[in-house]
Amino acid sequence: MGRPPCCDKIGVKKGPWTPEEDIVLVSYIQQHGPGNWRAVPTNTGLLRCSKSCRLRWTNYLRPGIRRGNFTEQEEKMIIHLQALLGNRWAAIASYLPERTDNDIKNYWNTHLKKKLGKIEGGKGDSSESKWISKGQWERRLQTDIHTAKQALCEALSIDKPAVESNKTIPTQRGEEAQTTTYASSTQNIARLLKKWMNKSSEAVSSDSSSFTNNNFSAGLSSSPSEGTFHSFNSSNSEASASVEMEMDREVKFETQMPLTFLEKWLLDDAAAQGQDGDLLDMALGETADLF
DNA sequence: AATGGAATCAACCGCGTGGCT
DNA sequence: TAGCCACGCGGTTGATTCCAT
Repeated sequence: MGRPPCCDKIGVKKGPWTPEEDIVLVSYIQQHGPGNWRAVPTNTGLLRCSKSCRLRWTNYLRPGIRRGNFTEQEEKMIIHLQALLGNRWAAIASYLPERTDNDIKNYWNTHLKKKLGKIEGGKGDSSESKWISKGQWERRLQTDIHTAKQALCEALSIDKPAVESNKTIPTQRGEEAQTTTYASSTQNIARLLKKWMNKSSEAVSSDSSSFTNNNFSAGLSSSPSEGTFHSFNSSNSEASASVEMEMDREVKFETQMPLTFLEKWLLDDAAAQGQDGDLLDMALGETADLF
């Protein structure tokens, strides 16, 4: 018995995505938009299951994603939100629109857990255990309320746009808000390609490599899925040129989206340290305001 | 320079949920 | 109302990279 596989396992490719596959996927999504993932492998010729396509898009190719080091501010937010929400990474990611839940989860497991572990080791009474004792249902309730509030605000357009539901790029990110979402995807791919080209330049001989800056388009046309990424060709030079900009932007990132009350509160480190016990009360107080 | 362990992170897996018929 | 389907989520795995010896 058991649940049937999400897709036919035979002939489905697994493992890391290649730049060619990325391009095919992004090109398709540019034309059709995200969603209907079931149809993506069929329509693109990708030998991937629908789930894998969706994951690749949401965790890597989706525009507006920032990769690389987490800032101290982001770190603090994650720590506070994890204490408040538990391992509800998607909910936490909704507060950090440029980060994916997968990224946050990995960062938590690899960095923050240890970091906190050291701190907790020094202290007798951990704030985390205090939260656990408060009960997970409260956290869940709070998140659900937040989600509901977000949806309501979005529907009424009285607040900032919801960051989770439509993956809108924060407007202060200037050029990306103006260019289409696809432009941002090309930046992600360009970054990937740069990395990939650096790696492959040693391994692949010149005659077999079709992914150089000069003959990138030619390389594309050798793909089994040719014809699906013509749009990418037109923006390829822009994408390549944007690699440096992208890296530069990563360094410069410090500005945040307009802060809600909760976000302000979360970032107020001093307040959080001094008033741990009031967290839920405050949060639930906000809930009362909502209704 | 070689090697083995640790760290990192992309990707997979299985389950829960909500929408549709 | 029940069943099916597609999607989203959190936990886990495994390949790759980094680093110390």
